[in-house]
Amino acid sequence: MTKQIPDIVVGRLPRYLQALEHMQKDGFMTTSSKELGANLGISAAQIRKDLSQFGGFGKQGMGYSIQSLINQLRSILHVNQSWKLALVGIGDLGNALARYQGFTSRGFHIVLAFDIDPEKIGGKIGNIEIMDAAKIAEEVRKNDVKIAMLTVPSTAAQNIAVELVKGGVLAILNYAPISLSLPDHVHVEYVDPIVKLQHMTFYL
Amino acid sequence: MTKQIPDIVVGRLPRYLQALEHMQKDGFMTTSSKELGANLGISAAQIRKDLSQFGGFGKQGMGYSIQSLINQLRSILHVNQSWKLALVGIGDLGNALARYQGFTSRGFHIVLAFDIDPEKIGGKIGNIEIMDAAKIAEEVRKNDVKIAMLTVPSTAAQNIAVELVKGGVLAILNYAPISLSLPDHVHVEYVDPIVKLQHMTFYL
DNA sequence: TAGATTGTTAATCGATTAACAATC
DNA sequence: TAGATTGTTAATCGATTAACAATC
Repeated sequence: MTKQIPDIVVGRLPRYLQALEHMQKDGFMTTSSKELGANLGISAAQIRKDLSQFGGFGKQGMGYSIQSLINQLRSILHVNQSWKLALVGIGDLGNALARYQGFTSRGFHIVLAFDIDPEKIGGKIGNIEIMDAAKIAEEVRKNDVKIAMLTVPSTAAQNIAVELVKGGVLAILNYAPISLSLPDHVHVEYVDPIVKLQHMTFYL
Repeated sequence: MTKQIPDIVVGRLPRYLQALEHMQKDGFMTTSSKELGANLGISAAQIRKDLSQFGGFGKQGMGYSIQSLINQLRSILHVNQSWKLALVGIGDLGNALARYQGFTSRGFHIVLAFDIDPEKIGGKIGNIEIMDAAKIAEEVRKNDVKIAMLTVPSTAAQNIAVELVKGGVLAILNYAPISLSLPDHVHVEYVDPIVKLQHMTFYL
């Protein structure tokens, strides 16, 4: 049986990767757990512990090769490949996400877009056609899309999510401010600025 | 000395509030830790423990008054008042955030907008003027703004954040994919879809 | 070699869960 | 009253940190 990796550790790996990619862009070749930790506001011990869950990637006395650690993390996170995304809800936020260059450059390609507004259906966003949300399950399955981003009103989110799952979607990035009830095998991450703002106002 | 509340508990309170507001909208008057937990995918025991940090808000055998718990949580989170926000970076995402109705309805009002693009400076977004980012510290202080949202390229984020802090900003919602180095008294929350997507692809 | 930094173990710290008396 | 559910304590579980031998 595969060793169980704590989800909280998995959640830190993308931030390690992000920081390493910045360091590489800035021309650095190697780093240490101490330096990476200082960059991210995380203890050096925690970084070493997290990484050691997957193997020994560093050298005593020398630290880590940035390129090599980037490659390892990409492989661990399964982002050393490209992923197809579906985008549901082509309002202001959906439009902003569709235009964001960061997805493509990281291997996430929006290949399907859906809305329920007849005015929008048939139109284009970038070079893909906006389709009727009624076709979600069918199209998602046909295109073998496993990841979706949901930017619809919260009243619609649960039903749309169910359709996505019917089509075979396994991971949903949910921008709607509501908790989704889905089968356990589906991974959901929430992005809600209000939740984050209210977290901070506690301290003000 | 005030009892110390774990940050992880504080982070869950906005989600409790969100769920309670939905329940209220759906016409419910009372709920229980069991029901709220089922809604959020959190154990009933954890919800009771979290709430009990702040006082006894429920009645044995009866559960919680939704209205009363909403009021309590709003008070605890300091969102029973309105907050002024500064928005820095008026690209696609900045525009989408400026148009989002959810901020205003939750008491978060964008009162300042900044960019560095001369084409944008002097223009309007909604009914506020886009100002030169060079004036951030000055304007933020003059308007007594304590919270900012940062939607600038990651190369600019650190410098802009420093200007915001100079102006007296205490909380930053950072959409730029980079870790900010700021004094300890400044609260920073990160919103990066790539980080969330990469978290999920680990499991795919 | 001497210095630096890893990988790992053990100790500490903190968070979650289980259980139940209190009580509405 | 009988049933339900809270608030809280103690037990369990998990995560972080400190420390250091190994070694580049």
